[in-house]
Amino acid sequence: MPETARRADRLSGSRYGNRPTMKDVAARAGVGLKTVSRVVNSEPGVTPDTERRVQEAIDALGFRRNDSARVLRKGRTASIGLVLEDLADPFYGPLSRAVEEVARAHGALLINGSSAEDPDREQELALALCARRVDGLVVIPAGDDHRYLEPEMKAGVATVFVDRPAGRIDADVVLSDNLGGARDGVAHLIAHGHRRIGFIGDMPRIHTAAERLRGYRAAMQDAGIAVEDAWMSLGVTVPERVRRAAEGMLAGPSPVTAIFTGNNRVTVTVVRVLAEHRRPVALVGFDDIELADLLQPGVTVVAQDAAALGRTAAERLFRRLDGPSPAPERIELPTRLITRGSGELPPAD
Amino acid sequence: MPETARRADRLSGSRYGNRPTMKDVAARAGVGLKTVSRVVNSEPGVTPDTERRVQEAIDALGFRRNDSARVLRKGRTASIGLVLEDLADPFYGPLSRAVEEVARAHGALLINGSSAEDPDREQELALALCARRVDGLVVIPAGDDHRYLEPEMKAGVATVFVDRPAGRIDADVVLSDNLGGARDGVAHLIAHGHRRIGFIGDMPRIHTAAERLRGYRAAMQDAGIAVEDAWMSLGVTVPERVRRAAEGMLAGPSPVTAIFTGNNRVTVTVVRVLAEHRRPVALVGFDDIELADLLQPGVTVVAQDAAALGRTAAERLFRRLDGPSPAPERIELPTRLITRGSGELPPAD
DNA sequence: CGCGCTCATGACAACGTTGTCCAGGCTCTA
DNA sequence: TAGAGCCTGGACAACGTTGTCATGAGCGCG
Repeated sequence: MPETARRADRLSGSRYGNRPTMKDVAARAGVGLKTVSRVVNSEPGVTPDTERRVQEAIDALGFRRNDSARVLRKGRTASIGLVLEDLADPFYGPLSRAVEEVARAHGALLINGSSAEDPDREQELALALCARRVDGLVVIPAGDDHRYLEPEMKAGVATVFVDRPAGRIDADVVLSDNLGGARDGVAHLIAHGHRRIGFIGDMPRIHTAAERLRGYRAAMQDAGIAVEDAWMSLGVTVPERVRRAAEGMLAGPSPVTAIFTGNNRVTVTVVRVLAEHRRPVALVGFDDIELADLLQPGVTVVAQDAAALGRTAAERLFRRLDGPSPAPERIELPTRLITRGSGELPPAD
Repeated sequence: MPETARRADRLSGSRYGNRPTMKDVAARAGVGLKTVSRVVNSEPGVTPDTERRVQEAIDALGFRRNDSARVLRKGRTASIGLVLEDLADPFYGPLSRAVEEVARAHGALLINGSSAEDPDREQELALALCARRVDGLVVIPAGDDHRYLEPEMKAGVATVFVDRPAGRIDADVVLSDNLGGARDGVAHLIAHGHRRIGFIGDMPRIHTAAERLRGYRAAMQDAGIAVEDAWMSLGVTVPERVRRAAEGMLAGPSPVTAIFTGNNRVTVTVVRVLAEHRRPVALVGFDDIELADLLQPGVTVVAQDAAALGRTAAERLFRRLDGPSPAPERIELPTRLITRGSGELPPAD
């Protein structure tokens, strides 16, 4: 079956009423193909009369330019990809929105996908986006080896990593000051008289978790406190296990009087545990959580600015797209300690 | 300047090292163009030896198929668009994620954008997505007139509206039972002895807000209670104005003893106001909010299942894409009353 | 009045892929 | 051993757009 027959077939057999093309518009308006293109793109060199005729044909046929053909011809897709961990996580919503706003300001659309913290899925997604020829990529890494992106970056895909650094590859990175923030948070507890302070965080293979753990250790060391193994619980995020970890630290011969939690999900579970606990226990959490101010006591947190992370990364990406390529850079954003009560409770021995 | 010269120009002048194409791979492997295409797409009819040679050339050149050319040829883009109100809103995160999961299961990518509750921006976004030739569109409407999508839908863009119905157009819609949910929530307050019940909600031009208001009125009418104007505050979402509205209802000669709030953002502000109020006031909110169970008292809510809304809509969309087009349908998902304390407080006259 | 200049317009190739069809070489069978 | 049939591989067109260049009409000016 020759192409022309096939096309007719598709016309009738498919539920897609084939969309009109510039060629159809041109035929209807009695002008050349290129003239239609000129009108559609508001290029100069078309008389008002011709323009009107073309516009009428466009309206009559319901023509809309096929951007995917345009992209093929022009080389740029005016879209960027965002690979994050989980869109449903309240931390990534604002980040994603910030990236979107910057993209919009540059006339680009945003394609995004969740890796679900799975390195394979991250890679699959990132490469799928590259195959779509996104102009750039913002990646919140799940894995720790990004050499698979090297050919893409070399081929011109601007890439910026956010929240966690890229693995085994030289690239732009925008991070929060995880170490400093955690150190400040723990030091805050120490300043309020605590010495037996627990830490519950995610797997140390995740960069942010490792840095926050380092911050905890640094603060303890600065205060000359020897950390006991029983005070630390790593690689724990599932609510049930967080609960057991917290309860473990609060029981035993020398229970902790304060807990530092390594991320928002851990924090909310620990808040639940502490609400049931008879003795008051101090708490500082990494990441802000909604309504933290309304709890009794309010939850003191080390807050990151998720929107600023996203904005900074996206702006960096477009700078790279619009101008000459600067050397990869590591940008670190400060965190902010927000005191609300839970972190200022004195130790209750 | 002829095309060939221009291309060479782009090669040297641009920071994009032009990516290798199938043609390049074919040349290097010493085979025909189509044979490369066959290997890339795992089509039959290639001897193992030829396949190996082609694969080597692909690896050596770092070739990746250009999906945007593929799309142009095949007609389908394997991507769907999602137009929502604000990605940063905790209600839309899970919804968006659910749509993404369904898309992923169908091998499609998700492009999304926020309308910021601006009808013009919604239209601009939706049409931009159509120009990209997304296969389908999930829209959370900001405006109330969607006739602009009629040509697109006729041309084959599967479209499903979520959370709010389409305006002046016949299309699939997936909604929560806003009226019923609000009626149940208000009836719950009435069952606990309240009669002077306030309502604070968004502008009635937003469908969900209007339905919830109707639910409030219906419950009051069922109980034979005449609603006073002073008990209702419409079109109010900015925290400052919500605060004033709540304070207004709680003051005066016959203050309300309970408040029903029309969405999550209103609820959190009212919770703040009530926390400062001397008399206990009952509260039921539409939409669940995180940590609602940990507040004192816990916040009773009428919860929608955001993920189910997204999943249902996306599944409907792909059913439309994969099979014959069924007639537009209106799907309504139930809401769930979650009692946590604030809605069970007795009236304090 | 004719020369050249400007300007609107259109023909054509190219972007990188996939569908169709044909050619040639091979095997298998009569 | 010749003819039929199968299988591999390649040439070519087409998807819908945009960049380049050619063309010819209209016009001003000498």
